[in-house]
Amino acid sequence: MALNNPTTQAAVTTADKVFEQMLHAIVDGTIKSGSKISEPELAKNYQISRSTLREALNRLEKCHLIERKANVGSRVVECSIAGLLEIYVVREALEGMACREAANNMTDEEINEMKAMLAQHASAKALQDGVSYYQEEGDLDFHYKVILGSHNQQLINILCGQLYHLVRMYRCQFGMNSPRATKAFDEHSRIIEAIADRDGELAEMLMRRHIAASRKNIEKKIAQQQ
Amino acid sequence: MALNNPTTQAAVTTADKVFEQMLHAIVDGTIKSGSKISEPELAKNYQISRSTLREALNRLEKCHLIERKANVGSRVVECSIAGLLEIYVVREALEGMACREAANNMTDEEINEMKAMLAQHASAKALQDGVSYYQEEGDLDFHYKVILGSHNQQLINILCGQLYHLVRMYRCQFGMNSPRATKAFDEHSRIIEAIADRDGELAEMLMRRHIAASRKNIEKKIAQQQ
DNA sequence: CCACCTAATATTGTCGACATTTTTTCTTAA
DNA sequence: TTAAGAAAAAATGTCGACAATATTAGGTGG
Repeated sequence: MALNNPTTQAAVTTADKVFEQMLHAIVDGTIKSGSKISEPELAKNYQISRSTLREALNRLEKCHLIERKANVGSRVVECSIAGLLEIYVVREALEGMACREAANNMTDEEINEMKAMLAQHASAKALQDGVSYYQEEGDLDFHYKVILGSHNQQLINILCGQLYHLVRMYRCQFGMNSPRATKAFDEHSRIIEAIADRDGELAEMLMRRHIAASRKNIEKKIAQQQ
Repeated sequence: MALNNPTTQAAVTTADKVFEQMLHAIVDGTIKSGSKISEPELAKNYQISRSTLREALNRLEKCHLIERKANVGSRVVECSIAGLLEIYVVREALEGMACREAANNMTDEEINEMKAMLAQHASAKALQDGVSYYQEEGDLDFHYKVILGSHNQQLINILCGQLYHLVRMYRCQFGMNSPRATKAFDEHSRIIEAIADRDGELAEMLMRRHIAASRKNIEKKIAQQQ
């Protein structure tokens, strides 16, 4: 994983380290979604001053993982179906565009790397021992590479720097490792083909359908639960 | 203006006020783009402590108006043609989707408000005394209302909370009040029609073309200057 | 004269204390 | 008993000082 994500690169400062710890804790639910954040309490837990903690909180706020109100305090963002669907709408728009731009701007080398990655996923899938790997890390890797391939810093920042963590949080907390592994793999293949053909229009359409399919899958799942 | 923008609502805290002052200063170029930010100097200028200033800087960073490096400091974001075009790509994707969602989710009342606003712009345009008004405030108002009409908090946050300020900065510093007033007005009309018809697909397509046209207009302008 | 290393300076990161605001608790009156 | 208001407690916002890091200035050797 890791790659170029600015939020996962070497943490040099204390606030960075605490930010990463809290990031994990929020993503995996150790710090419950919707809960209030007590600055004095957390500062004591992490054995740092409140100033440093607040610095970390600011980074979390940048990722939209916590929300602050003046003179009142911070809360971990609430996980809701509506919120999850909102994110999918944004992803459909942004990753679709990223895919179009990737088709235009990726280097041949980057495209070859993607093909190699897909081949690796294919063998892992065939072996049947990497299903969960493919579903989680593999899927994220794929989307990550496409986004970086857009070579558009704004797109990269918004998707990898902000939304990425929210997506992971929802995956963890709602426990939805989409059971679309095989289908998703085929869709990934076709997207890479379109990129390799430098067909931006098709690439965008396929990516949008790919993400929309995920969203509809979730909607169906939710409907069944009720 | 103002509306629901979280960054323009009543500033209660000192850091908020300083944030807004710096926001304006950066947008209009008083604080030059690309320049380094000296914390001790600015803290003295605004007569506040460094802690408070840093709080304001964090807000500016959330809007992508400044960039921070650990142990080195902050810089105002650099204005470049490439950067401007990147923003247009993101806007095309996000505002296009916002427009689709607006067609689905806007209340009839909101639609009527938009129609009223457009009529007002039309009369101002007819009188020929509000051309600049239409180009600046009016255009922003239109896009603002569409975005809010999506009823998607993520879209609203990203577009109105972050990109909005960057867009204004580029408009100010590059001095491009697009000379597309008449054309833009017609495009706005058609977009509202599509929204009123609840035709999300068409609404998205029209908004994307509208923004792409702006982008191409800028590209043409740049090409002429060289 | 230039490159490299070292010392001095300035800047950023972190800390603990105080000021202000909000929340809670307790009292009092209807 | 409940509601409203006042006092107490706790939380957030702001401040100035110290520590750690980066930048600059100066000196030495090639």
